[in-house]
Amino acid sequence: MNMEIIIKDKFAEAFSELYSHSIDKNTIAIQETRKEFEGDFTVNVFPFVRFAKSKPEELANKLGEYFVNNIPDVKSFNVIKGFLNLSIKSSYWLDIAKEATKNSNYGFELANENAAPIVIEYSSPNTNKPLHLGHIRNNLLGFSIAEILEASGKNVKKVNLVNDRGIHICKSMLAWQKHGNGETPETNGEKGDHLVGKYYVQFDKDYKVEIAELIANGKTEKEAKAEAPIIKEAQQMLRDWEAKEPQVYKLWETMNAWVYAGFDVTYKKLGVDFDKIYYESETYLLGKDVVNKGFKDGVLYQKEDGSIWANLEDKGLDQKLLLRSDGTSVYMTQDIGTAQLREIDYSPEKMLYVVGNEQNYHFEVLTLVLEKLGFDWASKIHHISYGMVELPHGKMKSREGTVVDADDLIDGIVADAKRLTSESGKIDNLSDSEADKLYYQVGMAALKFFILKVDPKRKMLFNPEESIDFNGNTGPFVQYAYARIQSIMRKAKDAEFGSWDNTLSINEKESSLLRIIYNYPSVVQVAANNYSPAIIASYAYDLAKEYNQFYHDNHIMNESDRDKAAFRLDLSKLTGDIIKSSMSLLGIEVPNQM
RNA sequence: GGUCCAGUAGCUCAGCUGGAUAGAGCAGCGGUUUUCUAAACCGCAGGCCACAGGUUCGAGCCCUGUCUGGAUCACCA
Repeated sequence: MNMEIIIKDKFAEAFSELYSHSIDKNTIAIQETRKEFEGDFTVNVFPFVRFAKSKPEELANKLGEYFVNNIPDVKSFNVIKGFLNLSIKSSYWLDIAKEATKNSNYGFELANENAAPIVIEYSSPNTNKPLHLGHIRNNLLGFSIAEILEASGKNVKKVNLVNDRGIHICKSMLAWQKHGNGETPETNGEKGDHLVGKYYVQFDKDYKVEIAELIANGKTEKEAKAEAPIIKEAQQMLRDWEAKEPQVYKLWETMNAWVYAGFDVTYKKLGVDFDKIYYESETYLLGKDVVNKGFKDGVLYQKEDGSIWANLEDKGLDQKLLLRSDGTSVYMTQDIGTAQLREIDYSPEKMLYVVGNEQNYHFEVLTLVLEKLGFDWASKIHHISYGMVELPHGKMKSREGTVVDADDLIDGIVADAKRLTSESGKIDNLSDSEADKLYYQVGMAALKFFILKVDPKRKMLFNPEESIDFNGNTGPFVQYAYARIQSIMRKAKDAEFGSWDNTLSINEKESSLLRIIYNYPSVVQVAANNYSPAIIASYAYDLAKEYNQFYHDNHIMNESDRDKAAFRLDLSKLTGDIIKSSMSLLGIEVPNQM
């Protein structure tokens, strides 16, 4: 049984016995004892001195005695000010270690396939340009959150919402018609999403030229932007698309197919996947239907120009447009449709959206509008908001060329991994394909850990001038620790070194490792509840660090005491398993050798 | 202007429901290899936790105000 719960129970028991006062167990704070002090768990008695009406030290000593006498696994205690430090018997830790060795899925729960799923949307790209660093953060967060939820026993469905329609797509299409000379990914070997993105940039160039000309001829900037022939052409193209004009529609299908082929390559490199992909071109009409029905039911209202609005003033917000005066849909309308469809498809327990914090307001409004429309499932929606990735000179902007392209970044870091690994000369015994796999694993670990170790809620800074580190608090550090553990295990087995079931007494350092094992299930749980890959990432790092220290303090292979060495090997195996589990929650592969 | 988020070492970041002397990595300086793999380890240096009040046994964390930065408040997505 969980020691912290036992301590809390006994704490309350002791209090009523000694001071005839019943206390709320939730107010008892138990933490791991800090390394500088002796003990395993620390109970803070300060909050209770007023009930006991005695000095903190006195109270702590009385409770300490009570614990030693009434909890068999408590070995001893010491008191420093109001902190009661409890030392737990080795046998308790050993039992936990044994249990963990037996169960290879220690800390994980099996997903219940029959339960209402948690639908998690992430990635959500536009089909007019390639993925960039911002998408990488989104994809890695979304995927690892899904993994973490699944590890905590949830039935998780990963979905993607592709924004495949709208004026921005038409811009790429139009520019390709004008400048493309019929080039395709097949003819010029360019990745499809990059090719389409190139023409999106081209459109913007042409547009700016036309705007400048119109302004030179006396138009205001606003007029110029509205009247430039090329934007009018694009708008016409969008109308043709909505009317399913065959030529436009065919081109749209063709170019989108190029983009999807490109996205697939990038997703594969990132190691993320989806159970289902939604396309806005297939959901926006449903959104319009829902809004129109809301209008008929009198929940929404119409302005004189025919546009349809939701009034959220009673909720402290303003009025929100849902259908334009020309009857076309806006972003919010599409999201209403998509949410409705998701409810129909899955009847989920929750709908999670991994979307940047710049859309906090949007999701607040979305929920309120759905409530207003009378959908009781509106409360299922949770926006998992994450901070933007910023460059040293500010936010990334596609059209200004200040983006860090996802493919470039991945290829660059894998190349770095190759250079550093080759220099180390440790992999001379690997075949070329094995070596390539290793470069990829190490490079991606560096990238993924770099992204995931930062608190998702916070914005983060990325400096392209500084390459991503492979030393210190990084993915490769954790992988390296794991690889060394594997090496020990191999050599130990080859030498038939020790027996795996034999365990002896443990010292302080070993107990700190065991404590991590003890904490492992709760770490997964906490991370799942907080949706926080950062916790898992920092945890994997702490564990690897703890292992490195342990290794350097104990020269395992040369231990004269055979049984003691065997125990340590047990510990290594456990540590390795846990590192591997934490890394897999983050979608990071761990190689056996580095 | 309203709303929301943030401000911790030179840099990038941790810091759990308020607890013991605020921690890592990078960068800087100095060390460590007859032991499994130095992508490691150890040491030194580096802090008015933006600022000012408040709450209490106790505040980086909670409250109020100020300053700074960011996001958002579109018939853009």
